[in-house]
Amino acid sequence: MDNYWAEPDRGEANRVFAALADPTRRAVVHRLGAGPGTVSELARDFPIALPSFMKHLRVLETSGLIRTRKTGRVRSCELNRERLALVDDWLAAQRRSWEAHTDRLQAFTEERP
Amino acid sequence: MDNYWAEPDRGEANRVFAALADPTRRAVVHRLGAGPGTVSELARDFPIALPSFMKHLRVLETSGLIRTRKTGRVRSCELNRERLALVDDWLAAQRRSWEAHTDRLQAFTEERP
DNA sequence: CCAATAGTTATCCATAAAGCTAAGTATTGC
DNA sequence: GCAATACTTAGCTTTATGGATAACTATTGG
Repeated sequence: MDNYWAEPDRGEANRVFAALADPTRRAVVHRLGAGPGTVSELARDFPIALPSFMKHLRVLETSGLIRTRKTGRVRSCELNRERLALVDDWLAAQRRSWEAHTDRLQAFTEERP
Repeated sequence: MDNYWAEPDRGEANRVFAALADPTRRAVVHRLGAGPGTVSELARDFPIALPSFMKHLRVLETSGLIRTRKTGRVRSCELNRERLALVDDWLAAQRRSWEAHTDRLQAFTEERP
């Protein structure tokens, strides 16, 4: 288990998973999959106040899942697919460890029938 | 965006993502990838009190990520890989929608060079 | 220039989350 | 049967999260 708690809250994966835990934020990620958008463009689809929505954007940004950039008075947001891949990687790691386990189990049962 | 907020907190995906948001719970999932274990066996690896740890197990169980079963005084836990696949599915859906978008974009740019 | 637009900051509030201790309930080994 | 084992339940505390409002700071478009 090699002391996982060494990362209290920093830790990339941690922030990414935490960001995806909220349905609003997952919806934003989904929406940004269809291309970039400005803050108010994105906010239109959600039944919450702008400042509340902005908080979600900030969480997404500090998690690295989105990147934003302000031009004039408009802030544009876009998805950062690499960060999403991080989740993929974690999943793959679980799968690998699971497979390794069943492999060992198989080897064992095959050795002594 | 078809009103995502119709699901306040029930909603399978929601609970799965929320469950994975905590590092302790992710570590448990990881550990269970190497095969089932009893509550105290699992708890040994973590620096928190047993009741606190049990809460995590309950969250994991109600999310469907693990299944548990009590035999005598011992409760055994095992990973439910299908639920983990749900995350995979979500990721795949994002990728699909992203690809669809870039495809349309490509088609457009190719049509009018 | 000035009004509308697009964010941003600052507070505040309610609830949920993660942790703890203490005490309780079954099971099991001797 | 009785002590140790293996959880469970109950209650409490602290902090984080998700939401709101009000007021503020740029940028435009006309």
